[in-house]
Amino acid sequence: MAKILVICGATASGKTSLSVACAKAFNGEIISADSLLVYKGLNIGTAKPTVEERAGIPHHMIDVVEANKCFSVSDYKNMALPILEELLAKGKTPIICGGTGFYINSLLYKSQFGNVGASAEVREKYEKIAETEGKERVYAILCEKDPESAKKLHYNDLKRVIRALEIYDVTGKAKSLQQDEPIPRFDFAAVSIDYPRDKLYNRINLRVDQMFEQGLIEEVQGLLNVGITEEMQCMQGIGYKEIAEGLRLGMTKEEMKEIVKNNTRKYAKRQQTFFKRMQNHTYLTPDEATVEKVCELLK
RNA sequence: GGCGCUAUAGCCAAGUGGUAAGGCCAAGGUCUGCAAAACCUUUAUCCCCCGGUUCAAAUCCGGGUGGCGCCU
Repeated sequence: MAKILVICGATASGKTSLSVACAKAFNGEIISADSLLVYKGLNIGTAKPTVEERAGIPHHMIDVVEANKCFSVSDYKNMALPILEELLAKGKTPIICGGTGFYINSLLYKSQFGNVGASAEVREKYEKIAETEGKERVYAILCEKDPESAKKLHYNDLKRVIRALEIYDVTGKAKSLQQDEPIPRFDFAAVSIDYPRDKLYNRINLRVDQMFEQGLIEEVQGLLNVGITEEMQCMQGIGYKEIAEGLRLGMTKEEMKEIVKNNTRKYAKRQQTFFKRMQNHTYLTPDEATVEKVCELLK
């Protein structure tokens, strides 16, 4: 029997309720794998499970960072992995539940991320070069230093090109030489709830409407009031960046709503693409999203 | 009724004689320290209709139709 259950999938597909039901049935605890649920103060727009929804089940990796802080996959892995291992040691079933595939993979696979953190100096240096001489120039530099990594990147993908350069400059070793093989470190079974695209989009539209009714605009305003700025990482979340900008530009509630809906739809699509490649993964129809069905898969 | 302007992909839109920019949306994809991020690919056999000029028209001319504006 698989020791770990992964519940992934697009936003608004019903992960939360399935995860709680499974936790109850399998003596489990939930480890959230969501890049925005980690932030304190971002509740409505992230559809953070409420106390009632959590139904007494411990939820880890939620509200673990202040809203004005940066947070990366590496931070996530460093915090979540020990929790996961401890649960296993206690004989509990860890249930990794969330929509950030990158975070899920950081737990499932051995990943050192080049063994280097972010270097503001290095990043600024290359960002400046990109501005003055163009992205192509930065890419050309990577081609010289780490041709293997360069081959896998597009010259426009500045963020990743700079990251590869950062690893090389700081460690003196090419990123391509430090990348771990994607071998799972745990025995796991993954599921996601698969809605037809149009149905999922309807659910998203509905959910965004609810978020606005619940006071999403007020939540964003509140964050801005306590000094959270538009540039901060947590404000890049969908529902937050649009409203912060909308407020600044004097947009109407309806206009903001439409933009949030659209961006959420596009996000869901990207998530679906990502999870298509998840290993040990089974699609459940909405009707199959039950404890019984998941139980079969864990065998 | 008269005059003027306009008509290009689902939407916005460039192009004013040489064989359809770009953006949005949509679809597909990538993904090892910002991942709700960043990035890539695809998407008009054809420019409202009819006729004319020309080697060649979305581009010029005439007519028709729709839209917008002004006038009576």
